[in-house]
Amino acid sequence: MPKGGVTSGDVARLAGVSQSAVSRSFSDGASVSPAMRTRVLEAARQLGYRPNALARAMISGRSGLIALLVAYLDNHFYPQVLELLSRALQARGYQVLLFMTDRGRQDQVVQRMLQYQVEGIVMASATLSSTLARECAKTGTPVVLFNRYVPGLPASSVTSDNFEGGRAVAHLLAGAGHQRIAFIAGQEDSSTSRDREAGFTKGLAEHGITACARAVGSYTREGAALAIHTLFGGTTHPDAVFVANDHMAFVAIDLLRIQYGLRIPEDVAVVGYDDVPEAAWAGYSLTTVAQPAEEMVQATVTILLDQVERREVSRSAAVLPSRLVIRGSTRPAGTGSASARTHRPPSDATDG
Amino acid sequence: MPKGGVTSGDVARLAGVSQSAVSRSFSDGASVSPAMRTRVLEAARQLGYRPNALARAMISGRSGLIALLVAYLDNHFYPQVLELLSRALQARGYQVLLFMTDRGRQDQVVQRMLQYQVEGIVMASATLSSTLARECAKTGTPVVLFNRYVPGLPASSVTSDNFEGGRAVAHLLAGAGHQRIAFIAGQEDSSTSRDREAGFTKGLAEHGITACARAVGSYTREGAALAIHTLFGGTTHPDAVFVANDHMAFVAIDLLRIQYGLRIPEDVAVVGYDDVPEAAWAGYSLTTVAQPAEEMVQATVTILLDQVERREVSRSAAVLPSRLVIRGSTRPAGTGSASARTHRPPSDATDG
DNA sequence: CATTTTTATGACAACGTATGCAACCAATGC
DNA sequence: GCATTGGTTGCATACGTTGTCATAAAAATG
Repeated sequence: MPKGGVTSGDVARLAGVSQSAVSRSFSDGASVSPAMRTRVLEAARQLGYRPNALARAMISGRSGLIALLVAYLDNHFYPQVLELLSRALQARGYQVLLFMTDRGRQDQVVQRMLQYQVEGIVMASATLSSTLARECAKTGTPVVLFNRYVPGLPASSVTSDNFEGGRAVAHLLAGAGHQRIAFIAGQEDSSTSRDREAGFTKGLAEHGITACARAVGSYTREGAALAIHTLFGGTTHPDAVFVANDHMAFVAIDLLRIQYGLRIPEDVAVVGYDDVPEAAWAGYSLTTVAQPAEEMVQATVTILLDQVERREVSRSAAVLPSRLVIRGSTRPAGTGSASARTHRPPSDATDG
Repeated sequence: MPKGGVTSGDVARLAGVSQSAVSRSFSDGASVSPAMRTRVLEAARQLGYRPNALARAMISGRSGLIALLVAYLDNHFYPQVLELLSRALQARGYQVLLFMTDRGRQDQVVQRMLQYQVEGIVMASATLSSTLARECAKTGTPVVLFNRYVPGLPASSVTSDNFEGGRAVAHLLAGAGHQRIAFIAGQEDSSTSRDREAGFTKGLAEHGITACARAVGSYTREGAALAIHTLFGGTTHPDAVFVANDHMAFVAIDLLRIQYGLRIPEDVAVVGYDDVPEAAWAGYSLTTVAQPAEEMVQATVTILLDQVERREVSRSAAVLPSRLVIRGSTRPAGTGSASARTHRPPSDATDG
């Protein structure tokens, strides 16, 4: 038993052929006779030979590694994406090198990725700094920003239509007769939150109204709780809230129900964004805008691997349609009776 | 601008030193004078040199890669573990190579992992086949089974004390006066489900009772729904259910509330297992057994890297204490009034 | 000051594979 | 029958790094 690695040389010796022949027998399109190949494969089987992917990568310049950079997995949208993306890349013969980043320490992480000669990078995390993006481009490593968009960068991006999604929410809420509609933003510097808000504002404007209030939740549970207290702590409160993602919307619903004694959707309508699995759970039944995770992943893989295989980085932006999913946290359209609802203290929750 | 890669040779040429000197300047404990090092580092900075981790891995025999095998990420316990584990390994200088496996197709996946010369493997997925485990051991690659245990395998394992956890649930439910206590199992072949059930049965026996019914949910939402219908479809239903994990417990609560009109915990107590973040959400407030995710990850890293760095595979099993977390889905102890509760049709839900 | 010890550096081999090139063989065409 | 072709095979080299070894220089010791 060799101390660690059976090499192609060992197989060659056993099969009585050259090392080149072994290499060729394991690469797909190579010029090998069927007789040779079976002979080599048999010898390889006997020895338990496994080609060394690292050596292969070094000589061929193709590591088969794709780096995936994620900031956090609390928001269940990302695990979902992670799973889909990983499966899709595996199916196409690539492996996922996973990196978790803390906000800020991205430089080191990107350096590490490049050291491992990754062939492509998917960033599902906070925005890539422009110097970093340029550095990747310089090494010829294509980058796809997933679910985020940064204008002047040498990187592709895949998003859903956050603007239209926000607009659809505005139409839904305004159409149901809500008068006092608030917005809870995500991270202020994220394109998702900005676009959702812009579309939302535009949609409200099309109904001749504006949002009555706005708070920032930063896509965290703590931030969302704070935002809710800001919006509902006073004497007058909104009768509908559009929350920039589901993750925060769940916090909103919990707080509104428990701490403010409000019913959903009778007293307050709540709309989220993402359509994570929990949104469909009966405990929340959250109206939300679905991001087409499968399609977004598919687009990511297509765009990224096209660049990888053509060995040229380019800049493309895919925007996939989003879809409003109406559930129980909003009233059906036309149920407009929310006109004179003001100045009701949190504890009082009597009307329907 | 070189076509792709700046090599240590390029740096050496610019700095007017040997290539060895460059290598040494980048490895930590090497014998280099400060003057040499700064000179090399400056040249490297100018050229944008980044050591090639693959070449380094090949010659040193240390890839710095740890394979992580996961079957699914629906159950939020796993994303949580994934994040913790990834951060912990990154902090110690290792990178995570992620693999998603479909039940059954594990052979190919393990082959791919070994091809990439991973130094260690963490399996948070369905049980590793014994031939596969033996193959890993043969190549000298240590394996840690996370949250699962298989007796005769040459692999380490890290679990929480599922038996004690199940036993604690039994005491809680029996102590609260429940008479008709049911169990919903996970995957029958998983050690977690088996151990939880065994402890649960033992705990009930200590109170002189046995579970009134049992169904299998296989750790899936669909399975859980089916199990609930099996247990509650008849004329007599349990007054408490221990569900083998939180993921299924949420389905149970939703169905019991909506479809069976039962109140939780007044009509039925529900207990889960894992203490995923959602269990603390107000919409569910699920009593559950917490698995110490941080400690389990810490143990995994310690056990695995010890073997990696000592270059010898061994067999150790860490069992970490679990902790009962009592929330709103169970009645406080001593509230025993569940004696004569039988034969109530699902629609009727009047008592308190 | 001579000698030993320590430190720093460069030359060179090695890791395990892919690939261009030349050699070879069989088969085909005239 | 001979030249030409197309397909197989082996040889030698390259990928970018680390580690071993010998040597030169510097420092420490008597």
